[in-house]
Amino acid sequence: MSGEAAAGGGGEANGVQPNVTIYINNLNEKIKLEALKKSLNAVFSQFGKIIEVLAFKTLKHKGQAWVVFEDVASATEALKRMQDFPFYDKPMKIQYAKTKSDVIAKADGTFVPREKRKRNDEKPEKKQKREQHHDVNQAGVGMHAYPGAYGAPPLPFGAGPKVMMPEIIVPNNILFVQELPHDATALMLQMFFCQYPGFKEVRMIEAKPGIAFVEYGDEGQATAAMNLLQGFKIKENPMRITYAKK
DNA sequence: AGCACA
Repeated sequence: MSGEAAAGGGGEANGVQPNVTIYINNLNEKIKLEALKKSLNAVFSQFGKIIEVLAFKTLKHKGQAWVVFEDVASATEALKRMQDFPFYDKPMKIQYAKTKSDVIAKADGTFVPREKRKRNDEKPEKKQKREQHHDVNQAGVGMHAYPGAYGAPPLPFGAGPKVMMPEIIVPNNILFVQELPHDATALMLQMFFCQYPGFKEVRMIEAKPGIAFVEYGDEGQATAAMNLLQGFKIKENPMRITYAKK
């Protein structure tokens, strides 16, 4: 057999070496920097410890960000799994960063202040003709990037010895959030959920700590937010998000 | 499109 593994989009296909830092572009430029960085954190922290997220608003750097992981394995996983992931309605394009992040160089002892930094003598290898393979979708874009994202929520077991009819939860504009810290407030949750388009409100129930309902304008918006925040840790454990029952 | 370190 041909031993060629499909060298997926980004990374080595572009002649860029694996790096603890990933470079992301095609980001939605309308999103405020702070929200953008927070969302990137939310979405990428599942792959490992994040040291830093950088993004800038200058013309030259709009729509781009760098996420610095603690190790290359996390970066690689993130690159592969989140390639083309619809983030604020645009598929993220992810590559390894071309150079070492300052925060890493500083830890390394190899940091050289910017103006004194001299270019590497090693000229990069001549660029190979780039063939455009289109094998995206290692993770199934926007669909099942998160295992369990669409998992059935626990059944309400008040139901007696009836026939076991698994509740079918139909996608809709209201999310059901579970496993929140018991002292989480609606305001706190709002900080996360309001970052995504179509956000309307967070509702919590006094008598039932640890859960919340979050409403969006439509199902697509709710789905986007769910995918982006699925498993995000507000304090300790990852929250679980499903659609609310109608 | 665009690889920086405010």
